[in-house]
Amino acid sequence: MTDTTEARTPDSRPTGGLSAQYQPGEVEQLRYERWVSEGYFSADPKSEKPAFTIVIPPPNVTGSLHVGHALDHTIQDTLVRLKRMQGFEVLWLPGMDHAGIATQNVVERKLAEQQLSRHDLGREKFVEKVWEWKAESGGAILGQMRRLGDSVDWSRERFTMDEGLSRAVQTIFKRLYDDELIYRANRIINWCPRCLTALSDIEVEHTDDEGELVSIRYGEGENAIVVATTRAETLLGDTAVAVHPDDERYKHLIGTEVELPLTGRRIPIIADEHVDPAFGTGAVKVTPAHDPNDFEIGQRHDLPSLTVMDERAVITVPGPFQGLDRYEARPAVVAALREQGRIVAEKRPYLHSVGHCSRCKTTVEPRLSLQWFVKTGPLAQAAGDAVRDGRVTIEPAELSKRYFAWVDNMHDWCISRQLWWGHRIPVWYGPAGEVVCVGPDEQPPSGEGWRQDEDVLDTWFSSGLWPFSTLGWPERTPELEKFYPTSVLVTGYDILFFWVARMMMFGLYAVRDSDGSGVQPFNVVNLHGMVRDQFGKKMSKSFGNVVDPLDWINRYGADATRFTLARGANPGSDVPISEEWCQGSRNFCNKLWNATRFALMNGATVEGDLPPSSELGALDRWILSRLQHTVAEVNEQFDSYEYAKVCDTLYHFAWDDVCDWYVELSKPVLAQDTPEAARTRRVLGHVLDQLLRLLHPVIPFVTEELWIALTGGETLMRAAWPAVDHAYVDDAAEEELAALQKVVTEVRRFRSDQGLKPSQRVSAALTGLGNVGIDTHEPLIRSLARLDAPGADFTATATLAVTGGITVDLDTRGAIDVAAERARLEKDRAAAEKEATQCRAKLGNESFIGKAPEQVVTKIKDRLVTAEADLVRIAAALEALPAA
RNA sequence: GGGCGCGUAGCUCAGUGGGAGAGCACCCGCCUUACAAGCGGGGGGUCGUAGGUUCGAAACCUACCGCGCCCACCA
Repeated sequence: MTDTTEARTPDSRPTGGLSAQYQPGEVEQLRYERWVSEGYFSADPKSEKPAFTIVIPPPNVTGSLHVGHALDHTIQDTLVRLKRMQGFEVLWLPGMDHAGIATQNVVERKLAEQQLSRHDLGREKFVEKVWEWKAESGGAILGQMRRLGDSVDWSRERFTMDEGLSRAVQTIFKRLYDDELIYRANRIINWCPRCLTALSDIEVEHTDDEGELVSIRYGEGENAIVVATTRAETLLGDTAVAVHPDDERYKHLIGTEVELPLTGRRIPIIADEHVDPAFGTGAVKVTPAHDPNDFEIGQRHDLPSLTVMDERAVITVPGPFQGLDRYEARPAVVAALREQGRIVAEKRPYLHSVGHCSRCKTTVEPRLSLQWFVKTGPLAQAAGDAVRDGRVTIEPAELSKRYFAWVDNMHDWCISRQLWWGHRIPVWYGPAGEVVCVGPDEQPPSGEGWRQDEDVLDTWFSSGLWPFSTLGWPERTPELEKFYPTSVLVTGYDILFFWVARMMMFGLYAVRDSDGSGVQPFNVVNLHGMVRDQFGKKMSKSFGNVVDPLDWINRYGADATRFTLARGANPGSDVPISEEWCQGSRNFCNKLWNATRFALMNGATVEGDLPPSSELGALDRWILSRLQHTVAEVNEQFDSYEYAKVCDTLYHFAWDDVCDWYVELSKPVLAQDTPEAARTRRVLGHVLDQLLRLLHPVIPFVTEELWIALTGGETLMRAAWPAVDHAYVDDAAEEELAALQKVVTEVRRFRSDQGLKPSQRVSAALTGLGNVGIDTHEPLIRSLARLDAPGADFTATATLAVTGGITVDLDTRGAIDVAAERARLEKDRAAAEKEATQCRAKLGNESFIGKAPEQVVTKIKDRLVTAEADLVRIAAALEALPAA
C-alpha cells in the first residue's frame, strides 16, 4: 500500500488532505469498522421513526459468496442506506441458511476425499462435521459481507438452525399438522438414487435427453397389444396396459387380459383418458410404482403398485435381472424380449424430457414412498390473493404472471428428506405405529418403543419462515411488532418459486393481525436478474468467465464493484458486467475524489446559508437548477427500483454537469476574491455535499470519506437525503447555459477542425452573443475556448453557425485552413438543408396542420426558421471564404 | 406442449407516438495549474423482416424470422 498518510494529514490544507488518487484500500476497512463501532447499523424496535425492514436472503453455508450475492447485497445496502437517510428506523437483518441437501453434499464430498462416507461416521458425528463446516464457510461469508460494505445489524445475525428458528419450525409444523395441512402418505415422489432422498417438484430440473423408444408386444395372437416405451426395465412392475377409451383399434380388448412377457403374470387392458392415441402405438404400459402418470392411472383403476427397484434404482425382483442397476437392466430386458421375439420395432432415438436432481444432476427415479406433505391448496390460494389484491407488489410486475402460474397450479409439497442435516421432523411413532406430532412445548412420549421420525425437513421449509422466525416468532416480540411485515424483499427471479412463494404461504398463515387475518411477509418483492458477462453469457467455471467479487474489491474497491453491479440492475433484467466497466466505475470514484479535492483547494464551503437565487449568477443558478432536477429524477427512479437509471443519472450529473462544466466555468470566478466568488464557493460546497449524499447509498465508502473532508461532519450515513427545493429550479438559467455550452462546443470544434493545439492561443473577436443573451459570458467563453490570449500565434476569420438558433461570429482575422472550413460548412449546410426540407414537407401537409397538436406545429415552424437562418449564415460564411 | 420476454452503434443497453441516445470500444488532437484512472474533438445505426393503424411509428397492431428464459406427469 502506498504511503499517503502524510499527504492526508489535516494540516496539508490546500487539498483538504486528499491525495491525487483515491485509494480504496486505505479507506474501506477503517470506515467500516467505525460504522460498526458507532452503532450506525443497529436497529431499535423502540424507535418512534417509521420502520424499514429488509431480511437478507440467507446465503447457503456451502461456500463463499459469488458475484450474484454481491449484486443482491449491493441493491439491499443501497436501499437501506437510502432509507436511513430518509429518516426511517432501518433494520437489515443478516443471516445464513443451513441449506440441507446442498450443504450435506458438500461435506459428503469432502469426506469422500478421505474415502469416507457419512455412514462411516454415523449420524451424530456427521452432523458435527457439518457444523464445523458451517463455522468455516459462514465465517468466510461474513467477512465478504464486511468487505462489500453491507450495513447489516450484526447484533441480529441469524441461522436457520438456531434454537429460536428451530422452535419456529416445530411450532408451524405442529399448527399445520393440527390444521390438517400437513399429512403423511404413500405417494409417488421424485427420488434421487444418489442422494437417497425424496425431492420436491422444483428440486427437479428437466432437460431434453436422448432416449430410445422400443415397441414391445404383450400377449399372443388376437389378444396381442403392442406398447412403446423408453423404460423397458420397468416392465417388470407393469400391472396393466392402458388405451384410450375411444380408440377403435383397441376397443375390443378393453377388459381382457394379456400375458406380461418375462414374468408369467397376466395384466388387464384398461381404458383411460390420459392415453394419447396418436402417440406411439396408442397403448401404454402402466407401472404405478415407478411413473407418476401411471400412478395416477393406477389410482383411478385400483391397480396394484409393484415396486421393482430399491432406493438405488437396482432391480429387486427375483430372477435374471435382480441386482442390476436400472441402466444395466434396460438393455438386459430388451435382449431377453428380443430372444422371445417380442420386440416389434427396434430402438429408435427419441428426445424426451427427463428429470434430474438439481443438486447432483442424477436422473431422478419416480418412486412410491411414504413421505410427509404440505397440503398447499389453501396456503397457495392465500399467497396468490395477496398479490392479486395488491397487498404485495412484485417488481417488475411482469413476473407476477409467472408467480400466479405457479401458485395457482401447485401440487402438494413433499417436505420430508432422507438426510441428516436439517430440522428433524417433530413426529414420534409408537410401538403400535401410532403417530404423535410434538410441538416445541411438549415432551415426546416416554413409553417403550417410541421413536422420532428419522427424516429432516426440506430446507425451504425453514427458510420459508425467515421473515418472521428471525424476528422472534412465535413470540410477539417488540422486533416482530416493529419490523414485520418487512418492507422489501430483494432477491433474484430464479428463486421466486423456491423461496418467495413459500414465504408468502407461511407468512400469511402464521403471522396474524389482531383481527385474525394473515399478514404478508413483505410489501414489495424486488426481483433482480442474474449477473452475466459483458456478452450476456452466463457465468460458468468451465467457460472461465466467473468474476470473484473479492478480487474486484481488492483491485478496484468495493464502491467500484458495487457501482458496476448497480449500473446494470433494473427490475428483473440480467446484469452484464466486465472488468473494463469496473475500471470505469473506479475512474468515476476517482473523479469524485478529484472534484472534491478541487473544491477544497478552492475554498468551497458548506458553512452558512445558501445564498438566495436572486443573489446568484447564471452559472450558480444553473447548477443548482440541475441539482433539483437530478434529485427529483433520482427519487422517482428509486421509487421504481431502477437502480441502473439512478446510477446513470448521477453519473452524468456528476461528470458532465458538475465536473466538465460547472467546475470548469467556475474557475475564473474562484480565482478572484470577490463576494461573487464567495457565493460560488458556497454553491460549489453545497452541490458537492448534495451530490455525495445522493451517491452514498450506492458507493458508501468514497462518499463518506469525501463528505467528511468537505463538511467536517461526523458521518454521511446520518445526513439527510436531499430534497427538491423549487426555489432553485431555474429554466432561464438552464437555457442560458445551454446556449453558452453550444457556443463553446462550436468554437472548440472549429479549433479542432483547424488543427489548433490547446496551447495555441487565438486572437479573436466574438460577436453575436447578444442574440441569445449570453454576451455577459464572453470572458467565460474566451477562457474555455482559449481565445484572445496575449501573444496569440494564430489569427483567422470564421463565422460559426451554431445550430439551434444561435449564431456567433468568430473573427479571428487571418488565414485559416480553407479546405477544412469549407468541408465543415458544407456539412453543416447539408444538415440544415435536410432539416429545412423535412420541416417544409410537414408544414405543407394539410393533414398534419389539421390533426397534429399545436405545440408540435409550432415546434416544427421554429425548426424551419432556425434551419433557414442557418442556411443564410452558412452561405455568407462560404461566400466570405477565400478561394481555394 | 403451455407461458413470458427480447431483437436499436463493434459490445452491453436506455428510449415506447412528434428532431435516433449513453457507457465502453474506435479515430484525431492534447501532460490546459482537481483528475492521463484525465481533457477537447470526431466517425459509426434503412431501430430483426414484411404488412397494417396514424398527419406522423424505433415505439401501437398482425404475421414471420432469430434468440433467451420459465413451467409441464408426452409413455
